[in-house]
Amino acid sequence: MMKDKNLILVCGPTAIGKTDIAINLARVLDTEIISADSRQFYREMNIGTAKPSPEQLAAVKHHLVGHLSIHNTYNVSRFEQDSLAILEGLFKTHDHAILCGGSGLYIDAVCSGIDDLPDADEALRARMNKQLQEEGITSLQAELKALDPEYYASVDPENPKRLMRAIEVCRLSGRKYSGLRKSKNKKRDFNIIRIGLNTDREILFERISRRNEQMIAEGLVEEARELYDQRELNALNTVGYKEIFQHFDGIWSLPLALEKIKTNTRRYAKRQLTWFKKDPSIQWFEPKDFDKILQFIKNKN
RNA sequence: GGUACCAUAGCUCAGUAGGUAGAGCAACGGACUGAAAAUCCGUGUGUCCUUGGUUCGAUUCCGAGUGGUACCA
Repeated sequence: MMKDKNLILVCGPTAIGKTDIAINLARVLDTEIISADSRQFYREMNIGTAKPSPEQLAAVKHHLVGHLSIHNTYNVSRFEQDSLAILEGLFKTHDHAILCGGSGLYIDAVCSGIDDLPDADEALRARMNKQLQEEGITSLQAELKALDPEYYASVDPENPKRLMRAIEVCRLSGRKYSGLRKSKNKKRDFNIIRIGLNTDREILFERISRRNEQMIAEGLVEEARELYDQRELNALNTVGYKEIFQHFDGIWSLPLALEKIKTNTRRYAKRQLTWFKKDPSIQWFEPKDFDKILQFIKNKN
């Protein structure tokens, strides 16, 4: 057991200032950072994902930043395994580790674990996407209802991705999705201290606006142009890139695309907050209150 | 300066043959177990520009004012 080992989670909405807090904590606590950001994984995407700068990356060791290509397939389960492997190594020589990011599902996978389920199957998904397109969502609803009526009763029937994943699990496992979902928290052998960062909505939106403008100034359009040919890849179904692609397609002017990026980033931030607010074990702080955060962590030890 | 048109939600606008109003977007709230920066669900938040008049009753009709737009000077 490693009861003296502590994972410090730094989470919150996009543009709140997680990176700075995490780096300062890592310096003070003499440790390293694992990124829990599902788009900073990709080495081809830099400006649009607000990746830590080369200076920041040099100042503190970051894990799982730019470790993938947009052509790789990756998923939450692999993220869970990768993170736990890194933590195991880190805790041999450190008492603290930092998990920093805004991808709620990925964070939960590390902190609480996820069930043992089959991975995505591309051929099956291609079939289901075709089915959705040609026969409509009622076709998927009927299929899932037949395969797993229990799950169908609780799932959002209008959400094609939820429907397709459940069908996929049933087909690949030969069992019901509802039966495979244990929803049991896996016990971790380290403590987890959860820090949430947030501030007034108005200020957050202002930060988002400024950051998006900064991205354009730093060359987001050029970065997106390099990736335009790969725009069908899932990794590029990402705020900041998809709007610029619309601009390249002649649908939106650049100023309009920027406005759309801001709007979609605000909505993303809202979804993140909805996710994190649900977790009562998160202790919330203003991003300016670094000293309070540090004090809170020290009191926990 | 004159004439015409316009003024309704944060924005763009619809509407009420006179009975205090509704769409899209934004915003707000929520869901979420291998696509998650994804995907999906729910909610109208309003001195109907101001002011007189007609009327049982005016956001709606009439007059005046203010602001805006266009054209003419």
